Amino acid sequence: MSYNHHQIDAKWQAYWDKHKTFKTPGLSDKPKYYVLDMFPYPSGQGLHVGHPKGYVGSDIIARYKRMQGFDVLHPMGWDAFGLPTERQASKENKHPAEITRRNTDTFRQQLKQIGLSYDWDREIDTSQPDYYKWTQWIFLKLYQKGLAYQAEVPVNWCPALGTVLANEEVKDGVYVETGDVVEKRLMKQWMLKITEYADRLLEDLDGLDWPESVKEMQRHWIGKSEGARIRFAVAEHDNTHFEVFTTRPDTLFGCSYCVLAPEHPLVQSITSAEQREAVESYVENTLKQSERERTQKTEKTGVFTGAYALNPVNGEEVPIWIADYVLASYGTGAVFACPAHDERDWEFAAKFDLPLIEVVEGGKIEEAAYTGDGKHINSEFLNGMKIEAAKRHMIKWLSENGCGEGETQYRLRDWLFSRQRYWGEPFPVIELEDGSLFLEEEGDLPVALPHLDDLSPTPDGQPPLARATQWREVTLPDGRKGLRETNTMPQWAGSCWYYLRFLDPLNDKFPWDAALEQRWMPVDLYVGGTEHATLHLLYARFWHKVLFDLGLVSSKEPFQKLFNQGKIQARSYRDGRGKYYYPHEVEARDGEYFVKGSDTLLETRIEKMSKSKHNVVTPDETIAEYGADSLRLYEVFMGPLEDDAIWQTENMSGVRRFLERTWRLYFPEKPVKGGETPLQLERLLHKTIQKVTEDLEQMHPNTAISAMMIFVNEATRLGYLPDNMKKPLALMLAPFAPHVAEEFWESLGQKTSIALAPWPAFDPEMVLDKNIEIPVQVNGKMRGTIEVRAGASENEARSVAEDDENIGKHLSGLEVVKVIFKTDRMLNFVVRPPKKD
RNA sequence: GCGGGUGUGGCGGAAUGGCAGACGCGCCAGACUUAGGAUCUGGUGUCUUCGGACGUGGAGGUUCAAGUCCUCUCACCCGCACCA
Repeated sequence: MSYNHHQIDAKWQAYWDKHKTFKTPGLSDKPKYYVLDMFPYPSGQGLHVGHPKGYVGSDIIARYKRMQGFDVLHPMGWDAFGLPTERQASKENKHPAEITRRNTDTFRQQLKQIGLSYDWDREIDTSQPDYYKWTQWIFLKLYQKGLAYQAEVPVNWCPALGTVLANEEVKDGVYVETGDVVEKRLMKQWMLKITEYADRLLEDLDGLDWPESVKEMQRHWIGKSEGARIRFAVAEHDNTHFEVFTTRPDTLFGCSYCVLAPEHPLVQSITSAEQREAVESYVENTLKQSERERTQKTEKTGVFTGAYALNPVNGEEVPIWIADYVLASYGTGAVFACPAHDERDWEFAAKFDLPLIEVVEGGKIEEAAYTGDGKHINSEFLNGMKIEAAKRHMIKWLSENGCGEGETQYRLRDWLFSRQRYWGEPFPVIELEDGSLFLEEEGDLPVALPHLDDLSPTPDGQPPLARATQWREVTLPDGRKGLRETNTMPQWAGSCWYYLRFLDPLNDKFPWDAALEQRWMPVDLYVGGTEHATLHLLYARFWHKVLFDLGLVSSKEPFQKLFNQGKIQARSYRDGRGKYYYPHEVEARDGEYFVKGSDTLLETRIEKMSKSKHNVVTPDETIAEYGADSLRLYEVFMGPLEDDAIWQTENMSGVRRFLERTWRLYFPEKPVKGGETPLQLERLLHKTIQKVTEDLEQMHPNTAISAMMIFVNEATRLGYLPDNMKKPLALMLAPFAPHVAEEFWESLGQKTSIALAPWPAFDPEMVLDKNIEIPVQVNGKMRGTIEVRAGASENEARSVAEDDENIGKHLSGLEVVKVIFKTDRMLNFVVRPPKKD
């Protein structure tokens, strides 16, 4: 009987389905483990082999934990609302729901053939009314808590997409996902007050078992900075003043000018007649530049307004400039400049020949701004103090004199929460004729998306939902009339709480049951890509904290441990004209790549898999050729789970051979005698169990597989696998290659799934060898190895070493100065030529 | 520029401060067979006077001992980027 993966894969996948092997257990006293994958957006492209890397990694852990006796929750679902589906629907003239169903069917089928141990009865789809009903419900909670509001705000309008984007989705003036240009526009939008939670989002990061890089990214994104707000009066303009924010109030005596952002509201009124032309042209020029151009230039520019500000601390008059290095959107849109101790101000002052006033000792301010610590000088009541003390004194002075106060600023802004799209959650909001807002009653949810044939914006620029006039026009029971909100929620909304719905996906009375929430939360292991480091993970933490404050969840944080799997990339080939070639059209010669049978030289790159680059490998094709277990093994054997890796299908033959070798140990081609159980192999088995167990605890599947390969190679060399080792090996293999493991298990007469069998234990006695080979060094150089009994003393080891021919040679005629000995580890002689008397 | 990370054979990668290169791919040789991309066995960092010498991006340092710790430096990757 040879290994036929088609048959084996199908047999056990059907078995797991039929027996509901991975059904989540109900409430019990056993320890629980919630392993969650970041659920996918079901795109029309289907999965490529890069997607399952994290899924396989988390599935190995889920299966391992089950075997260890944990109750495991391991669900999967679809983040199904979103723009690409809406666009595909328009293109095909179909409804987005139909496209979504088609895509989720593909994804589900693709995932099932990998043998992932999801509880498919908990599958959720964020675009289904019975799901988004509760997304709307949470929105009501946010609104009732005063965390959702409408505002006329400058938004990131993306003409190509016909919608607005959150700040986080825009970088360098383009949409990070597609590269489409984004422009600023003033629009009335829904906002969520995430800033109210900034401090808690920052502080609670400390207790999380997350990669430090992700925590660092979130800290930076929140961008807390402490300092002071200071009021400057404008000279010769009665009752006119502006405020600046600074983190260095201690340098106020060093202020030699002030700068307003070109967009600052005061610019118009304070500009002098002589400077008006220059100022207006500078402002106009600035506004014309895209955000991208503005952030990419390095040279400082600016214009004097002709007005002067009064430094509150000493009454000095300083010129007020405008410059685009001051951003309207951060702080107060104005700064006081202390060029001696701030690099940007120093550059600006150097360019426009503005004075430097040194107020902190220690630098050479003629050469560069000095930002280090030192004693204050030229600062009256601050003289002699170091920075920290001086800051405190200045803030005290400012508040006592009514011209400022301590303040904390955040980079984080409120979350722009509306989109002008069809395929998203409708807001449960009606605007009444008198202009007031009416929020739907909880019992009336969901506000279902109306059916629309045309998903484009209206001719007058309103969102698609404005086309659903019947749906939109509402008369309340009391006779009041109004119009429904036509914006929809952004895609992030559904993913902000899906991990909670998995606890209780069919509940139609509550979003989740309180007892189940207490049983399963928080998520013990959350696996996904780094691309969600600041968006999804920050938004979800924010919602979770709100739910916590409402008493709806019992943990402060949703995801206790986060693991980022590495990306899988693939080689792409293209010719001088930019045409891409498939790998099968390419051949390598002398380290270069050519179109097969021609001299057309190809440029090769490692890139993200994409259809247009002709470098996509699908799980379907690799499973067809090698089987699901080989795919699973290769996904995690390539290297550390957290590292990026390059996909090379040819290399799958290694793990496939391993499975076949293992298969022959259970189903030998020729009858073997067997019977004997060599002690060496017995010891190796226990060492292997130990190694695999430890590696799983540390999420190192690659080295665990390596250990099992060593064991299987050893048994193959012996010629058979002793009967008493057949169960432990199958059990160890089960999380990694579950289909063959089930087959082995069944062949051993077992009637129930190996997935629920107990994880094998190793005998601590058996992993310790009786005799140990230890390295011997002379002056730190390897000179051989000796075999000693375990736990041998220094003297024993030393005498064995000195008797060794080769080692003895390196010691002869030399004086041993020192011997370093670590029991069972190593022996080192430190020697030198003998002293001549 | 700032923050984080990574540099090890032909390739992917292993190594609690203690035998560098486990395991896998590829390659070489052999066995069985003989047209098979099957299986098994052995070999595979470089140089070598066969004693050994050198070797983890580069240069120093700490240590009996460094891929691992420290300092400097180079290259690449990721994130942020005038945040006052």
